Amino acid sequence: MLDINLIREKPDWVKEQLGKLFDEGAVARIDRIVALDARRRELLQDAENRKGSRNKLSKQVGRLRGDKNTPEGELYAVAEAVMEKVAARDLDGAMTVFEEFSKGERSRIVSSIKVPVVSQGKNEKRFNEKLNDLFAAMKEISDEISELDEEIREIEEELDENMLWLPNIPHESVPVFPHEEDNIPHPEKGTRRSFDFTPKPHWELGPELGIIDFERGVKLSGTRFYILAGMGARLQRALYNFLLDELNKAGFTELYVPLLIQEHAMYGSGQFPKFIDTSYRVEDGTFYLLPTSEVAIVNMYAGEIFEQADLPLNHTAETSCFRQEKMSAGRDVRGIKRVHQFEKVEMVVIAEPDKSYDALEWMTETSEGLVDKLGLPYRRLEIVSGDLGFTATKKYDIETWAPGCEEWLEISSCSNTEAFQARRASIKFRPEEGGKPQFVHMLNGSALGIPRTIIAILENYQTADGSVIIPDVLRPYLGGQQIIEPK
RNA sequence: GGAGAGGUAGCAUAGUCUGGCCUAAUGCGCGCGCCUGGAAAGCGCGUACAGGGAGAAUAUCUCUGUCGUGGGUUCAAAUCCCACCCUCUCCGCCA
Repeated sequence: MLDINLIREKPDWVKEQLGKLFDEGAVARIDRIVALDARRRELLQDAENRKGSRNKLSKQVGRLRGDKNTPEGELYAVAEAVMEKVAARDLDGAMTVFEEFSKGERSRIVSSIKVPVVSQGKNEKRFNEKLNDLFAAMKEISDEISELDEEIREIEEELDENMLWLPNIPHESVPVFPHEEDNIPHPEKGTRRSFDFTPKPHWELGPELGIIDFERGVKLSGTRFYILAGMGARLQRALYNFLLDELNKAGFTELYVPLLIQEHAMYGSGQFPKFIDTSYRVEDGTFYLLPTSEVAIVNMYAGEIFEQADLPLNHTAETSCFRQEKMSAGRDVRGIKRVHQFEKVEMVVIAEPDKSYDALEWMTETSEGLVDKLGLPYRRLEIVSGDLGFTATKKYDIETWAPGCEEWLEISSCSNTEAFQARRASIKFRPEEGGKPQFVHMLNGSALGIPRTIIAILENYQTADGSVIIPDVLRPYLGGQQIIEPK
């Protein structure tokens, strides 16, 4: 979520920034938001002033009934004088009557009323009636405030809705271009192998090696599901153990998190409302299947305030991830590049605002280091404004070359969201030099998407006879095994 | 699944029966100051979050809301009523 104060103060600047996303719908929301915000504050002032007066007055009015020290004649006079002001909705005037009365200006108030104070017995009845009138009038005032509150609630609902649909603003360093194709590749690293035979795509290699079973996966669960068998399953396990061990060494604390999460968490990290169609909801309606462990890690700290010394906080988790892939229907239907359920090792960094861009570089380099250790050719892609996605201010993708399907595969994606998620989930830190708590910056990156890493390993390490050499770094995780051979 | 006890600002507790002097107290912790050669102790002051308003102000003043969450009753709710969530103890069942 963006800062409403920023939108209020610099709406044109915000529009200009959102314009870089080539998202006209987002830009169009700003004027509506500014109008709703102004209206909200106007009504809020009115309601709060009225509440303040009502609260003060209510105490004084209530005490009239229990007052045993003041003669009833005088109580009646006060009630009468207050009632007159309340009927005219002059609440401050009514308070003034009480203040003057307590200051001792009783005789003036008593003498100012229309009905003269009479003998004791009649006063009691008149007083109680007057008091009931006063209570009734107070109730009317409360009801009027409730109506105002309701109006405010409706405005806030629309305001929130608009705010929740606004994407993040790109960082000034992000190149402004509209499309995915405009993303800027950095120089390729690692060595692309030259093959003296035609390298096969993984959807051929996998079944031939007996390690990916597409047919039975589909039999179980339908299209875009698969089964890893034997060395396939073991390779996956080796891979994420390797990745987690490396990240532990790099200073990430490992987490095991729930795969079923509630709706508010999906809002907190920015998946909802925009991507509600791409997630799976379980039938009882209260849970969603985790689309990425980023959602769990970001939201586990919702509502919390860190000490500055606690930061940065580096977390990693390996989880299954579940995605409907409705938006990509028909794309990448072969193989395991785009599937409904996959494993991913994720990194999340919670950083102080002035350190978050250094953290982004570090996180991205960490990710590249992992690809490098696996001996895969890769490149960094600088993501342009139009392809940033909903939550990121700046993003790098890491791609690895897959010689079998002859394409660059997005194997990792590292983003800074600045305070966008922190604001949604309310995650702050207390600055050491004092001052109010402020929002942290939150970053996330994959390290790495497992199926695509498996694709890259199979396709890059294949040999002419259809075997696949196991990368050096994974061998310790596979009992020293060096090669996967066809059945 | 059954029974009971709970959820109050960083922590621990009071307040709830009996609605209004709660503008939520007290202790601990933490911060600042005094004191000291320095420290401890002692003393003083300050210490939740959010949203508004005044203001040049990230100074200060001020208002509203929040006592697990949401409703309700009432002129008025931490306090009474209803629903839900969570925690703890015991019992039952179970991988």
